[in-house]
Amino acid sequence: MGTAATVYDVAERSGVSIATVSRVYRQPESVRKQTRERVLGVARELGYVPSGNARGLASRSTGVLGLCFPDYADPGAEAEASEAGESDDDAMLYSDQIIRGMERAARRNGYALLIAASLEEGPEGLVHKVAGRVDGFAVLAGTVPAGELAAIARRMPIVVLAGPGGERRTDLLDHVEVANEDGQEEITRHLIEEHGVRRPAFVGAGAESPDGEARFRGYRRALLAADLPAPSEPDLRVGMMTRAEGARAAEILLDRAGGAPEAIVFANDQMAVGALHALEGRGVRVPEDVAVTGFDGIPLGRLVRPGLTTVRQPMRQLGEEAVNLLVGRLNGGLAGERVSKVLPVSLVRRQSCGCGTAPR
Amino acid sequence: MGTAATVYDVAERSGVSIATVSRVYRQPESVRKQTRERVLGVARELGYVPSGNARGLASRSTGVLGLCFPDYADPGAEAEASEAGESDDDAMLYSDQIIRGMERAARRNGYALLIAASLEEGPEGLVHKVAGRVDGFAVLAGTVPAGELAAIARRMPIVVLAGPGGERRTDLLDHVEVANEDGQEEITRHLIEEHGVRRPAFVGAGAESPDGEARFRGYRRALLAADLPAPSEPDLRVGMMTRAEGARAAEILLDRAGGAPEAIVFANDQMAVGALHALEGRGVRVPEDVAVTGFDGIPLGRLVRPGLTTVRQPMRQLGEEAVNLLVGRLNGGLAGERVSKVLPVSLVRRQSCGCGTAPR
DNA sequence: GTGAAAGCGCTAACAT
DNA sequence: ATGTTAGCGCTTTCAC
Repeated sequence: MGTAATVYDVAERSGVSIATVSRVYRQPESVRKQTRERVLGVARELGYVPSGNARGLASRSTGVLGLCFPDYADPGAEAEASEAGESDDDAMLYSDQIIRGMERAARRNGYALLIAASLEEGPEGLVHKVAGRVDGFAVLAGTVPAGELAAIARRMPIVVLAGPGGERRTDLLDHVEVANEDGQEEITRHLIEEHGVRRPAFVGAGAESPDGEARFRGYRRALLAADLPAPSEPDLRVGMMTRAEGARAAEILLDRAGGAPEAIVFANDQMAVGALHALEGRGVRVPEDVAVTGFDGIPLGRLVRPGLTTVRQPMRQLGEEAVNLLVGRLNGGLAGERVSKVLPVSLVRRQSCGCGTAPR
Repeated sequence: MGTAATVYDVAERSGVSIATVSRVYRQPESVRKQTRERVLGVARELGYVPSGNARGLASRSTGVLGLCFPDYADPGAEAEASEAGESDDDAMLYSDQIIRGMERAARRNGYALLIAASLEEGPEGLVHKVAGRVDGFAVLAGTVPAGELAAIARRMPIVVLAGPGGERRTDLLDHVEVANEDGQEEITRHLIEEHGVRRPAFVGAGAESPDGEARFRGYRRALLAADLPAPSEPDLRVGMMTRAEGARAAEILLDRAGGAPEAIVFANDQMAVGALHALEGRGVRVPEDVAVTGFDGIPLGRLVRPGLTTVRQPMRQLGEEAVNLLVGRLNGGLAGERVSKVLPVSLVRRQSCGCGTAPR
């Protein structure tokens, strides 16, 4: 690569000072038209591109918003890729949707978007790489230790996505999540009220997953409201929430002592889809013998047979809200009060719950 | 936001020089463990985050790769959103796939990814914003005037995606594209040889679309090879390549003087899907009355009935190759010779061409 | 309207 | 192993 042309080069060649060159870009109006055009001409000729770094250093702002997500933002993505073959390309991952939402919103606000997935590094890791180059950023919950975030949050706005709800309000972090609890309650109630389910089972995530726990709470709330026995723990917990785990979970529940449940409520779609396969393999009919529901609203849920009844999360909007929050802070608004936003989810009724079939 | 802590603050509080603070981050090994930990402690305590800008300025590199794409990277995306309702969320756009591919590859190479869609700005526009903040970047063909790119390419590696093939080799730009011509030839040959089509029609893009033209060349080549009459122009050209346009095109071809074609070969999937709807609306059976093919391999093509026979483009891989090229250049390799890479595409046989149905 | 000069926060020789 | 010293390329008062 040739050596970079700088303000100095441009200034010299066009017979003005570097200050004027700078002005041509920052406040074109403040430079006489004739001078401006001369400078611009030379700039083009030299292939001059203002250094974003120098600019940022001098003006203390970058015009960039960031997004950090875990190396593994999508439960079962890898597993899916290997199982499903060609469908790998089709699957829209969470991170993709969030990225898209953020990119659009950032663009509207004149920002670019810097994305980075974790990948262990030096002393302080991923966040610093991002934090050092943006005006503010969003983090998928769990990507970064809360302590680190809190420290950085003193310098720039940060919004946590999809993380712990009203709980650990220890910090200055803004927060956007979807209504996990409400959504799970609604879908469970649907099972109970519309399909007469009275002995469902819940397959959840590890207790360390905030989303998983919130969903279980919603599930439980629905049972309680219907005067059904509500266990204090999920019937089953799995580690990865993959299709494979979902299939395994279905097998286990089918074979368990108390008899098979009337419905299996999964904490995400991946598992539910895995279960659908496993159930079909064993000749168990869905929804006639057992109803199945998921959570997330992945595209695959529409392709499987029977179609998966689930709760759709507005991931795109999540990204957009994150940007709105960041931009708001950057513009000086919202100074102070920590914001925590919950986006509504929606029930998607397909066939796996019993809809479109004779009532049980 | 509180005021930023700098190397100076950290250095002072931990009783070392700024050089040592810097070393703690750049080459941890070169600092005595005890010192290092003290510095790190103070850093954390102060909420210190190295300024990426200052870093970049001093070291002339950012650790970031960029991607520029047009505000409108996806043919028919907007149209699709309004027509299809809920499917908006599901559709995996080109840009999404490229982004995903680039992000993964970038991550593997220790880079973060900066993405920005065009949006008119100051004197020099989008590219400069990106170019000033990255070590190299990819551009979707047509996003940026070739002249600007050429100028910037003197400073940093640039790779053009999906653009003009071997043609305008005026510059230092590397280049990655998919085998448009080969793919279109193959699918056309398939129609001719497997399904006995002898009077197909081609619906292409405007002549300014390099992809569209390449596809038409492939189509033509297949006709020529089969000793069929090969027109020098597409039977129809449309502006936007949307579903609506595809539907309209189908109507026109059906009604045209010479009689309906045996097959309609569309230059992209969006149009083909639109045509499928229109045809069904008119009671024309696909593939019995007329075969239909697309190009791209969008997920929707698998959902429609009949399933759309098409050519799949490896967009993900396109992003990955772009990063590989960039990283290669940055590591000093490839110095000089302009690289132009063509990725193979693959034929996806579904039902719209006549496969899985009685031969015509 | 334009120039001069002082940083912005860090890295990278070069000393010690 | 650690400190000193120059810049890196730009923005930004403050003069002229």
